Amino acid sequence: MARKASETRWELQKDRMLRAAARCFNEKGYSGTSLKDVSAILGLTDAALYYYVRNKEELVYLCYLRAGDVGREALDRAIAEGDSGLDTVRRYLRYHLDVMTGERGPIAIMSEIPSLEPAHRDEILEISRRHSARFEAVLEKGIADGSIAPCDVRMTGNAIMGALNWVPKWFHGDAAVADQVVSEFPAILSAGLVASGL
Amino acid sequence: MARKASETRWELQKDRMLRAAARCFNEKGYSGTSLKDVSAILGLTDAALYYYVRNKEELVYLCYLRAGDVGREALDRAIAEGDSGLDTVRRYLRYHLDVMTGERGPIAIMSEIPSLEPAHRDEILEISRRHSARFEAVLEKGIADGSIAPCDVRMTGNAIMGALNWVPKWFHGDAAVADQVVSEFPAILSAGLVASGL
DNA sequence: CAATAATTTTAATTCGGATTAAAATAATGC
DNA sequence: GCATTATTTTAATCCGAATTAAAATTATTG
Repeated sequence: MARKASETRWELQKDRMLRAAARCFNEKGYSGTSLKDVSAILGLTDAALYYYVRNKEELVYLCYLRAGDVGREALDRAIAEGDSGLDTVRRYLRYHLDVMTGERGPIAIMSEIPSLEPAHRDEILEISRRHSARFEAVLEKGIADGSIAPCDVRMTGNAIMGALNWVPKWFHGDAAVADQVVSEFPAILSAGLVASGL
Repeated sequence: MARKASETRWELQKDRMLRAAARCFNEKGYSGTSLKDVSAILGLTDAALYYYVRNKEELVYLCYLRAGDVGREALDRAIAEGDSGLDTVRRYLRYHLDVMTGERGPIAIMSEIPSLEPAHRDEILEISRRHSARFEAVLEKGIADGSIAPCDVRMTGNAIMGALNWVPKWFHGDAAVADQVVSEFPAILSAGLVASGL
């Protein structure tokens, strides 16, 4: 979509690499993924990856940065387009799941934040916290505007984010399942939020 | 509770070790956890762990086996004690969360199944699948008895299990938070399941 | 097409944590 | 207290995957 035509080959390859890496990390786990696994998907040698990235740690870091971007963009869009708090929640879920299960390829589960080097770890943690805080703010807005039943926004946020973050664990690219996820999940996760019409 | 008085010192130490390992794996990630980290918690040397376990892979395997047991027991109990499907779901969530956040110590997130050796991996996957299937059966029972609104049980199960599996990622032993989790989560995750009273 | 830059490979090297063997210490039974 | 067994440590070793440097290939540009 918002893709510069002038994207250099280097950037394109790097992007392919990040998607390949995310897929490996999600499917084989971090320690189970060697640089050879990632490079093999690209038809390259492991050493070639070092043209794009300083080391394996940076590869993980970039995957997580990308995951953060995707989540933030989904939430941005939901907030921009949503009306009530509940509507915004549902849009966010749909948009985020759409990307997670769609063409932009697998999004890395942030399972290995602690093994990032301190500066990177802190940055990713901060991004992660900010995202949660923004989501909780949407829940609060929904409670205020009456579209969401009063609840503990921290716990509710944790629950929903958990369900979302776990998706890449069991979803492996089956298009039919992708449709199901996108169509079912928002309802499942938000049904409990609906303010009772009584 | 159901603890044999005759539990040998070896068994006790091994159990402490598995809890320490689960804590490390959850907090530092698998690759970020060295055997030194685990042994340090126990006040031992890394080499001492080999008295209890063949290698690091077996340590992970045993953690996952333990996690599987805990989940199964919670579901067993919920099924035994619950009446309607919905009631069983809520009990299961409460029982499972109780253990996850309670004295029996951290339960390992199964993030690294793929790096287990084939026989172990297959066994853990089978346990995991069986658990999901049993949970889905509870959902179906609830739909049949009218306590749960019709839904895609596979997706609903995935959503709930995801939220549950993610708990150890952000819960780190704070007792006050533990109470919140146990008291809020079952409602949050099951509210959407309630058959509409209309 | 020549020349320069971009990309990838080949072939080492390095390095940290897993693993092992043997020795040392602590516990237990007689 | 002595002998035996259980548990832990010390001190190497090992091993594989990450990393590096230099060479080879491929693309680009004037």
